[in-house]
Amino acid sequence: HSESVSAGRAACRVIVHLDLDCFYAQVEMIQNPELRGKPLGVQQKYLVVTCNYEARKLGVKKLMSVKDAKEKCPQLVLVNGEDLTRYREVSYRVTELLGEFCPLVERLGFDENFVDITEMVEKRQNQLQQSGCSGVCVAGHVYNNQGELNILHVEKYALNLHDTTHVRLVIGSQIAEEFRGAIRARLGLTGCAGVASNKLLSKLVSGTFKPNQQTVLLPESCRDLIRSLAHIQKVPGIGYKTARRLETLGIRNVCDLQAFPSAVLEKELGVSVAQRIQKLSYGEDDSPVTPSGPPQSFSDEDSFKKCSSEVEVKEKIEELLPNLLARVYKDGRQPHTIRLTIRQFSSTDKWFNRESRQCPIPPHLIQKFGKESSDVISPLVAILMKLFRKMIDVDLPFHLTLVSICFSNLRDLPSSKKGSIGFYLKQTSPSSGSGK
DNA sequence: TGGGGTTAT
DNA sequence: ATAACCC
Repeated sequence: HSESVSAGRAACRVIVHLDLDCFYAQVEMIQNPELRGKPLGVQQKYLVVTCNYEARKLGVKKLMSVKDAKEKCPQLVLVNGEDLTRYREVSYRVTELLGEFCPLVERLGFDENFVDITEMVEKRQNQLQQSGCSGVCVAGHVYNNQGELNILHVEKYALNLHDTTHVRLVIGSQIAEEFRGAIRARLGLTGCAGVASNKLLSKLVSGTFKPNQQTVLLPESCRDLIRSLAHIQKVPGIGYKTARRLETLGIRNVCDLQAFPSAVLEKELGVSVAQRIQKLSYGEDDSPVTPSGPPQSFSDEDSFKKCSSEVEVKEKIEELLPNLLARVYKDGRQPHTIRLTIRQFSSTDKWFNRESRQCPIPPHLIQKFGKESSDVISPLVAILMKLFRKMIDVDLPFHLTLVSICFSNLRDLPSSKKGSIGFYLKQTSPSSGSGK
């Protein structure tokens, strides 16, 4: 490392992106092995949100309506996946397992993780050189490989202090294989991995061989990978809104975005977004792998066809709250903010019509979070109903299609509070006496 | 289109 | 509080 720095060139990072195969379906098949081998879909309301590969072979797609899916595939077995508890648990086990190898693990949704393995790679690189080993084998696929790279000879690269990029990425592919092996052996889950020099590229390359395979991207193939994207919205970081605005500017693919005048783009999207996405179009992404740690928020929501009275809203809230409180209690930290989100029916503009109101949780209630008692629930319902009335005039007709409750602004318990689960999980020694 | 999450403004 | 992004 110091050698490359003194040579005036920083060695590249090595990032792994791990992406579990049809995650919810896998969790369901582990829980009920009889489902294995059958086409399986996971249903939320009237949608098949994901399905296993047997179902995909028969034409079922992610986010297909149950109606269409059953038409395509009458043998399709459906399980309800509206309760995410089990998925969430398994998801965190995956992240924690990766955390045993390396501290820099960032979650993306429930089924993806980025790991910055630069330090692990450097350790192995040094060991390799000292042991006089002559070559390293790539694990899995090489993106765009014309078939010539299987074993990379270390010596040729090791002597070149300016650029050990290939060796580092190949070592990265071996580490990625170990990650996948551990996830398979310890949790029974399969998934894909992509290895590259940044998050963007690792994510893009992880999807190139699908399911349960891995791919490493070498720098000379970076341009091909990024150009393989048909539409700009396939670039992670360019979402629906930005893609529409780019289209207005005549930008439809990655090459258009690369070639577009920066100054015009900056005026259209703001300097920050413009510079970031234009760098993405070149495959450049300097964003760090930020360890996710424990969640920043806990939420629970339910969607439905219609909810149009105050009483119904209260019922929905009372349905959601106990579960959510149990999750917060298990976590051990105290939330300081509560939020109510609703979605109002509208035939036009189906996408995006959520609004929310939030407020601080009164301190006397926060104290009670440490205890499981239910006398916290009715005051919280009262607060949530107040938030509701800030959004909706209950004297006028209304039509909700979603209610969501979120606890955020989570803080650790004061250290004087002993006996919580946080105390037993997190404290390494009972160093300080009681504060009380 | 579900039932979640995150960060930036 | 909203808006954008991610799965």
